[in-house]
Amino acid sequence: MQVMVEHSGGGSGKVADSLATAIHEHRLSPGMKLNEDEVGEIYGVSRTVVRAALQQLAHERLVELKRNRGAFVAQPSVREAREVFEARALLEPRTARSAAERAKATDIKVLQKHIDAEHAALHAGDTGRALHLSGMFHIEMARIADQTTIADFIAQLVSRSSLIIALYWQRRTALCESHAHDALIKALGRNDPDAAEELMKHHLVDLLTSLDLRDQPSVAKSLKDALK
Amino acid sequence: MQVMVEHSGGGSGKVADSLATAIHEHRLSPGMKLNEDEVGEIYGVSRTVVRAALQQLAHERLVELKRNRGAFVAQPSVREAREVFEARALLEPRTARSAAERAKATDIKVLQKHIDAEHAALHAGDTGRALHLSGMFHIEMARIADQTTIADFIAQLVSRSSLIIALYWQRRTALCESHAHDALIKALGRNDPDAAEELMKHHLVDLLTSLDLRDQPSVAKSLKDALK
DNA sequence: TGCGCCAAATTCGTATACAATCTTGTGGAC
DNA sequence: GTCCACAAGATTGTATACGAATTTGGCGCA
Repeated sequence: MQVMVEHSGGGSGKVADSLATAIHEHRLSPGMKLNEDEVGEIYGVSRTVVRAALQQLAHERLVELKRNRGAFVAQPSVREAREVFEARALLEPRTARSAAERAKATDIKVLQKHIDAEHAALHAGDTGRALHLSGMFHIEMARIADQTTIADFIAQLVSRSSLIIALYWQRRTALCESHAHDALIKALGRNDPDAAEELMKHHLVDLLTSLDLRDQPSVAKSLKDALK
Repeated sequence: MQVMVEHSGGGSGKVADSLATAIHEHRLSPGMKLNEDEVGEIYGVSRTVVRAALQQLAHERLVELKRNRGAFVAQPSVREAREVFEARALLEPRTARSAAERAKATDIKVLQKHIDAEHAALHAGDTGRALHLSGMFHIEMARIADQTTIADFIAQLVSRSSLIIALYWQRRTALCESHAHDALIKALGRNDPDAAEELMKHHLVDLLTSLDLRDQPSVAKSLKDALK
């Protein structure tokens, strides 16, 4: 059944990336089961590489591995949601500051392209892709700050935020706050660290307050929580 | 060849933990090759579980996976070393503050036990184990702060710091700065967040300045770097 | 003697096979 | 009719087998 002709880069990374993107774009919902055979069939690889991909995603907290039960798309608790945004509040404003200090014209161009793509996706009604690109904006900014270690942490937190948004976003909230990104890119363009740090700080607060973090998840974690 | 009788908890985690501890205690040096068959033989498991463990450690940046070449104990660059300590400087002082706000008597007791064990190991001449315990102190403090997400990040940074110390520590530096931990525990004991934050900040600076981060690694990354 | 090419050996990457565990469905006893 | 026990099915955990890539050793040739 396997063809094993392609595979330019290492095998399992592709599967993990594809699954991660699907999660970011909310095409895989929190709690969904990821059957190893099924996933393997879809990508034309054996369970061995699927398992490797699932382990990687588990380390990034995008999927949860339950022993002898299988892999499930993670369902961050309210507690975890708060912690993720507290961590972002600790890391990202300072990172935005550094980015503003170092930003070159080419960096700004890349960021602008992300924003444009985000607007386009939003206009095309593809909110999933828009959200994914919105996250990419944050990651790209961390890259500009030239701190790969912190950038990796932020990338993981942004990933998890995508799940948190899928679970806790109250839909009545306005359009995807892309204005904040516009303002940030302007601050970076004129190399204004103070403004960038402050804007990021408030952007994160806005994001957090657009969530509904009352005690129970809006989508039940277990049937007991949902029905009893 | 396998016995497969034991294995109470999941299989690969044990191997990963054992390897991680060996790295923390400097019994595995940066750059050392981790042959899959060899490791599997040692723990009495197949390459499958060894590979899972190595992947996990690679994600924690304790080992580096080179395609078709194998797994090696990671050798953080000077650049990476600086980044790790910048990240710690961003996360740990605030975490120490939170810990000081929440610390209960039982928490203090646990920390004190860590310090005592550290002193004992140091007295017994087992500097590797002392260093490992010294790292555990930081992780335990993050746990007290009750921020598991940030605690996970700190745990990884402490892990990587162990490798950095193995590579860049200038031996002439004084005894393992355990006085800093004593002062910190006192600040936590009297619930003094300001002092805890400040002490942690300076503790990290002291640690960083006890390293020799001039441009080339003190142990060469490749033979080319060492000899050419 | 020194350089380059080819073959053997080693080691990793992936697929498959089998064992252990959990879930689900069925039948009998109360 | 309900509950419990047990068996069948499904899914994960681990081991092994085989193919691919890299390294190493040796041979021939200049």
